[in-house]
Amino acid sequence: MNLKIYNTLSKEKELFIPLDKNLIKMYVCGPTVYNYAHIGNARPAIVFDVFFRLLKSIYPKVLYVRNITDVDDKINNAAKELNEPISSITNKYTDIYHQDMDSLFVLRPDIEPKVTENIEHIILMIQKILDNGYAYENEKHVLFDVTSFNDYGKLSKRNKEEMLSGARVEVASYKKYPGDFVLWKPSENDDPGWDSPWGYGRPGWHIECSAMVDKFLGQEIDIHGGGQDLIFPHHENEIAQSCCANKNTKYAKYWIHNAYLKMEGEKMSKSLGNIISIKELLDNYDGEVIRLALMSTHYRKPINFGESLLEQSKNILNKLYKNLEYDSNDDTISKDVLSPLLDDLNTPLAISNLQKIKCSKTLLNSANILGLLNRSKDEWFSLNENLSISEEDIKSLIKERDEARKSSDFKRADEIREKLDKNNVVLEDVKGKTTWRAKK
RNA sequence: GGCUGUGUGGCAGAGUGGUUAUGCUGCGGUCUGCAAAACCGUUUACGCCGGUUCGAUUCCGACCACAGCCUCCA
Repeated sequence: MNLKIYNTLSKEKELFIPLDKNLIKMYVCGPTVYNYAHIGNARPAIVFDVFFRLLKSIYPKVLYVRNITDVDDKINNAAKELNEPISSITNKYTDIYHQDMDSLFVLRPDIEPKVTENIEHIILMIQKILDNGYAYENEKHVLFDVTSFNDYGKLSKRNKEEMLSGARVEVASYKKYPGDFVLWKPSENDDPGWDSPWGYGRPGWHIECSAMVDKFLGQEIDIHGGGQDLIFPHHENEIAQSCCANKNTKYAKYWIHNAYLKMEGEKMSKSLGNIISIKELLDNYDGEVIRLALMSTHYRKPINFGESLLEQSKNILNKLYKNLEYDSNDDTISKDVLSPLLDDLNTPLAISNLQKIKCSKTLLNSANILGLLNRSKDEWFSLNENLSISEEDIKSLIKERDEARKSSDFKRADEIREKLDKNNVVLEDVKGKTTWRAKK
C-alpha cells in the first residue's frame, strides 16, 4: 500500500516514506480567530481531514496538531471596533470555528495549541535563533536575519533579489535588510503583551507555528500543510526559524498545499461582497453537502464554488444514502476508493468510484474515510427543518390516500400527494406499500 | 514587472500517445392509476497556433485567457 503525495518542496509527486512508521506527525496551520470562518477556510480543514483519516487507516498512530492563532493584530482591531475584550473575541470565534468544523464532519486534531498558552516556548525559540546568530534586536524588535540563512527561498523557489524587486511596501526602519521579518515586536497601550528578554511585547506572525511544531511534535515532522497562499512568506519563514533555532537542515519532510476556491467564477473578496461564511451556508445546506462539494475538485486545483456545485453534491449524497441499507462493523474499504486517495488524494475519482459500489457495507466504510455518510439512511431522509407537518399527520394522510386508491378515487389520492409534496414530503409506492421521506 | 499554477462535452470532473472514465442536469423510453425510485438510451469534449510522430486532448515550443503569491490573506 503506497501513498504518494505532491511535495511543494520538490514540486513532484513523491512516495510517502514516514520518519517513523509507528508515529506519523502532521501539522496544519489553523485559523486566526477574529471573525466567522468563511467557506475558503473550510477547504484546508477538509482536505487535511481526509489526509488525517487516510493516514490513520494506514498507520497505527498519527499525531495531528493544528494551532489556533489568538494573538494577531486583526484580532486587536476587531476588539477595538467592537469595544470588547480580546479574550471574548477569541473565545467566541474559537467556539464558532469548532461548531463549524463539527458540522462539516471535520475531526478534531489531537492537539490544538493556542499562542497565548505557549508564549514561553515562543520566547525560548526566539532566544535560540538569536543565540545561534540568525537574528538581531533593533528598536525593541527582534528580527530574523534573512541574509544569514542560505536556504531561504527553497520552498517558494524564489531568490532574495526576486522577492525584493516586487516588494510594494516601504521598508521599516528597524530592518537591516528589507526581507527580514519580525520574531518579536513591542506592545503598547491595549495591545496584548508579555514580558520577554527584549521588553514587553508579542510574537510576530510566523514564529508561533515553528514553536508549536517544536513543542508538540519535535524538530522534524512528516507533513506540514496549509493553503497555497501560505507558501510565501509564512512557511518559508517557518523553515528559516525552525532550522536556525535547532541548527537543523530539516523541518517538515512533505509540504502539502491546497489551492483556493472561487465564488461562481469570481474571486472571493470583500469588494465583490461574495465572501460567505460557513455558518450562513449551513443555514441552507447540510454540512455533508458542503463537505462533498469541497472534495469534488482535486485539492491542488482551484474549485469553483457555487449553488450548482452544492445542488449537484446534494443529489449525489441523496443517491449514496439511498444505497445505504444498514450499518455494519465490517471494515472493508473499496480498493476503487482507496487507491485514488493513495495517489495524491484524488478525491474526485474516489467520489466517482464511490457511486459505483453495490455492497452497502463496503459503501459505508469507503465513504467514512472521506468523512461522508455519517448518518443513517433514515436520519438523512428525515433531516429537514422545513418539514411543516407532523409525522402523525403524514401517516394519517397516507392511510386516507391508500383508501382513496383502493376505491379508485385517484383525484383525492393525487390531492394528498400534492399536499404532502408542498410540505416537502415525497411518497413512494413500492410493492404495494407506501413509504415517505423528506424532500432534500 | 517577477515567480507559481490552471484551461476537458450544458455543468462537475478523472485520465490517457491510438481501444473516446464517471457523476449531475436535461431529453426520450420501460415501469406506474399518477408519481417517485430503479433500469435502459441519449447530444462523441479536451483554450489558440505551430512542432515531434504513422497517429496528440495527452510530449515540446510560442501565444491567449484566468487565478494566486511578491512581508503578516486559507
